[in-house]
Amino acid sequence: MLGPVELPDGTVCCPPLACEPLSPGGAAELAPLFKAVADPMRLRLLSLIACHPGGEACVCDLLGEFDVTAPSVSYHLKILREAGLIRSERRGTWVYYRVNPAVMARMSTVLVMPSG
Amino acid sequence: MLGPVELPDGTVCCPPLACEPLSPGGAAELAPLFKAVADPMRLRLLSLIACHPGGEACVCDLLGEFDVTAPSVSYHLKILREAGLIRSERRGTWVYYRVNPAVMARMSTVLVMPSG
DNA sequence: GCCTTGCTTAAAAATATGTCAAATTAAAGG
DNA sequence: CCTTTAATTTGACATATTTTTAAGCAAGGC
Repeated sequence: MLGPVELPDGTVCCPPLACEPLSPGGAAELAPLFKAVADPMRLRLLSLIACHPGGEACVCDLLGEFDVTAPSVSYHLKILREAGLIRSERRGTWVYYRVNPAVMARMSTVLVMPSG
Repeated sequence: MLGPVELPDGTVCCPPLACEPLSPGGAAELAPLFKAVADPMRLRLLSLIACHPGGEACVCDLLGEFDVTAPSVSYHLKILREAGLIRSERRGTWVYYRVNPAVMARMSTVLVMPSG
């Protein structure tokens, strides 16, 4: 089974899909990551957090960007968090979110077409 | 709105999520691509096709890899095809599938963290 | 302690997805 | 024309996702 590969810098990565056939186990591990970004709102949340000054944003920064209720934003943040794409940290009254670059890198790498 | 960027080589690409906030329109365009790969079976299909000799595989090559019925495989291939990730071509009795590398590249690029 | 603000959780309804069996199309061979 | 093999489409059903409203929890100020 195509397990994750631990690199010297501590990040975890996988060979591109096109390099060797992805095992059922590898696919089961990878799919939830892509599922997490398979939604317009979650893609924007990820982008808004990553682009925010300091690389972090509190929920209050994000709420105004969407035409949905706060619980809905909270729900999507939870999906991203449970997939490992973002991490939350409470500071005082506010909860700040930050992107986990290692997981992003892993997803990006998997999709690379080596010949392209 | 953050439209796709046409490169000199004819491929289409988008700046990484972390470079500028993704617009609602850009997110609506991108999400279906990630939705297409947000499933273990479709990830494996993509991988099996890309890794197959000649860069293509017929459905009959793929069926044996899964414990589901043919219509189920056909359904997932259709999802991938309609998202633009793969292309089909009938040759005689068989239908061959091939990965569209430009779309893979686009998805991969979007997830890159520029600083990482 | 009580109130306000910021955010999450719970419950319920609407919508979307994925699977199978059965029917259908497409091409090739006798 | 009929049969066989390859693949897709259709329809029905079960399961997941996503949304909202309402309720709950955490931290800070009075």
